[in-house]
Amino acid sequence: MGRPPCCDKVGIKKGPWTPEEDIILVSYIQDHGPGNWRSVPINTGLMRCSKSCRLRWTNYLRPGIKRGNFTPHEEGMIIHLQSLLGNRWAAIASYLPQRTDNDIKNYWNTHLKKKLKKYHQTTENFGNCHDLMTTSNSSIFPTYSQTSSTYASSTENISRLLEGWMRTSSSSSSPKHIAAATMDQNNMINSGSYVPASHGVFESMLSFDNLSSIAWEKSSAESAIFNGDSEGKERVESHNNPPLSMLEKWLLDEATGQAEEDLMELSGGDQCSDSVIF
DNA sequence: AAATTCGCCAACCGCTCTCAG
DNA sequence: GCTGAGAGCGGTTGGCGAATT
Repeated sequence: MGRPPCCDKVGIKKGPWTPEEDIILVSYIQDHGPGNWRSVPINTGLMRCSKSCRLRWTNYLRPGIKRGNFTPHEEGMIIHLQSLLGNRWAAIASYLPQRTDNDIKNYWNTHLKKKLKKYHQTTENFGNCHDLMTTSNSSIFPTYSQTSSTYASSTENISRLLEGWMRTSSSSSSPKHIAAATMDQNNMINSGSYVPASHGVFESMLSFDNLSSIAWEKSSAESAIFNGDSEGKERVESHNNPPLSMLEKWLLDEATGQAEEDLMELSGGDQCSDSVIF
């Protein structure tokens, strides 16, 4: 009641975000934290609607986002979760904290869907999902390399741009410095220098042969809280009081191969579940 | 080398849910 | 309890680069 409309359609800018807009948005969120998206375009002067700001932050600027190559384990996890949860990308993304729902959705639609379809066609006479799952890190699911060179697809570029902005900026107390520092910190994760891709957190997390990966996730989530990430707070809280739901237990069982058996049970013992049949 | 087609992905659209008034 | 705005989610699309002809 009495609230102004969500966003004024007149004068709203659309299309790809520019580095300057990213800097403004990151700086603002560093100061005020995420949330209350309606106030973001008002207070920053960004000619973007609040939804666009939230999307940009959630999918690209948020700390801890990993972009590029999906590991075979990540692929397998997405397949598992999609078969269980359907196209609930946000729910699936909650089990892959470094990936956004949009990223997972795109990857599913562009890669995994086709591969599953192809696989299903070649195995429909004699194969089953069990084979699919157990070979998810073999040649059936090669690691894809994403080589996009566009600005928006590279957080490294964002970091560099911020650094460049820093050099050209004369104000030492500007929030831009805070933003740049944070982006630099994020970049350590995103670029793989902190968590090498070949020994990424997901490999270790999924294999569960090293509990340090859990500690890493907790520390990253705590870092996220420092950066105002409410999702990170949720993750920390879940670690402090871990809810071992059926699904989580199932995921934990994956390394022992129990997951595949459970999946078969959950999907009614049929071949592939409906959500992976096209 | 130029034209055309294909594939990927960032971002928008519209719907639903939640919550404040 | 009703209404309407904000937030979140999933589906879809437009633009761009890569691949092919």
